[in-house]
Amino acid sequence: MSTTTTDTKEQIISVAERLFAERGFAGTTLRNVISEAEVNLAAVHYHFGSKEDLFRAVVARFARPIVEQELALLKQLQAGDRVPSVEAILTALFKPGLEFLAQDKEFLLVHAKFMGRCWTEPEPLKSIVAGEFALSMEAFLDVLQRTLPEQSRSQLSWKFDLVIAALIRVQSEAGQPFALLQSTEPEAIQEAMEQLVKFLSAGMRS
Amino acid sequence: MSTTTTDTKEQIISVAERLFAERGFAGTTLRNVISEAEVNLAAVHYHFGSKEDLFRAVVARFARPIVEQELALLKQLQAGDRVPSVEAILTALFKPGLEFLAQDKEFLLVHAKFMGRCWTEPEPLKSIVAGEFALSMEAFLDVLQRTLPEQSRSQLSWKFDLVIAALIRVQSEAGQPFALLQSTEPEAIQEAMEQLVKFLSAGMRS
DNA sequence: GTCTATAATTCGATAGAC
DNA sequence: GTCTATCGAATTATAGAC
Repeated sequence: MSTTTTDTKEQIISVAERLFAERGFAGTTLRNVISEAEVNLAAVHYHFGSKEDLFRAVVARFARPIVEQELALLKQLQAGDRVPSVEAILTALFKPGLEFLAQDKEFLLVHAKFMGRCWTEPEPLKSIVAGEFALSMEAFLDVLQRTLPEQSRSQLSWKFDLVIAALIRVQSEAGQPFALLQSTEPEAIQEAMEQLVKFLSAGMRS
Repeated sequence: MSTTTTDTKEQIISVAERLFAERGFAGTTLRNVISEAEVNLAAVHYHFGSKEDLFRAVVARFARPIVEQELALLKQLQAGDRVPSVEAILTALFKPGLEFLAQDKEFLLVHAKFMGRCWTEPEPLKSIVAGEFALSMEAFLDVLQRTLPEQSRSQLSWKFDLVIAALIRVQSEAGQPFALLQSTEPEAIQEAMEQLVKFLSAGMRS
């Protein structure tokens, strides 16, 4: 695989992620993508096959490092059969996503908005996204179950779903007036994460 | 205005609401709408002018009765300068939306999903929706401020935003496996509402 | 108000030269 | 791998008969 190829592929994925995030899958045309990515239309089909396969590639590049980090933090948290607190679990869930925001300020909100958009895409896109995150979601539910054994699995499930919805909302709204997350300074992110964890831990225990 | 006209207009709006809810604005074509509504393509432009204006009409028919009910319940809650509890305020916020689900079982989830979809539509659609609900949102924030005077306005704002996000998520996921809202029986809705209010009130106070 | 017919564009996808 | 050129289908929107 030549350097040029990689650049072209990555360039297409990056632009597609941003446009999918802003306008959704149906609202984004391949011509929008190639125009901003400054590549040829045929290159998209050559590298990815179809628009839907391009979406798959975007989701994969986006989700895998996050899931990996989440699972690592979770494993670390459970070391020695410890039963972590709700706060610790939620912090492990939020950290990879939110710290990603701090790392690259240029596209700071793109990943977040893409995630938020994915959450509401119709089938079959929704299943593509859910598939990438399924492993991580199950693992978090399992450890939550051990921390809150008095709650039923179904209760934990819908509560955890609302936790994810809240995280996504905070990420999507970042930077907007009155949003929780106003700046991408590490301190601001840390502060926002703590407040969000407090808000949701209280709900998880209710 | 003849009966036929009204029926055609209402029919178009109803189908459009459902399709916008399921596939989003960009993912829905006017041909999808007229096909299911069994009306002529030109009728859409005759009655609404454009696809975006059709979206405006859908939002207006959808939002206005809900906002009206919300404000009425809120006024009732504040009668005699009372300072209602967080639980009472959230219940007033959730009731109109959730009880709507029970009323018409045929389209029980359409309104809910439409609302959820609207929340993430790109501009200028987002602003159209926000405009319809702005009055109600401000009123709720004001009464929340009086109930929780020790919290800053900006804190209340992002927390309230997460409350809305949670309500929308619950509505959108209704009927799915592991969702909070599984049935449209009044008792099930009541029970779900109480649990959701508990979850979020705890967070509001945190 | 409703219809047919169609204009004017844009879409995803592909063939084939280089 | 990258390009031009183009296909066939689908899109919103309109004109004009009834």
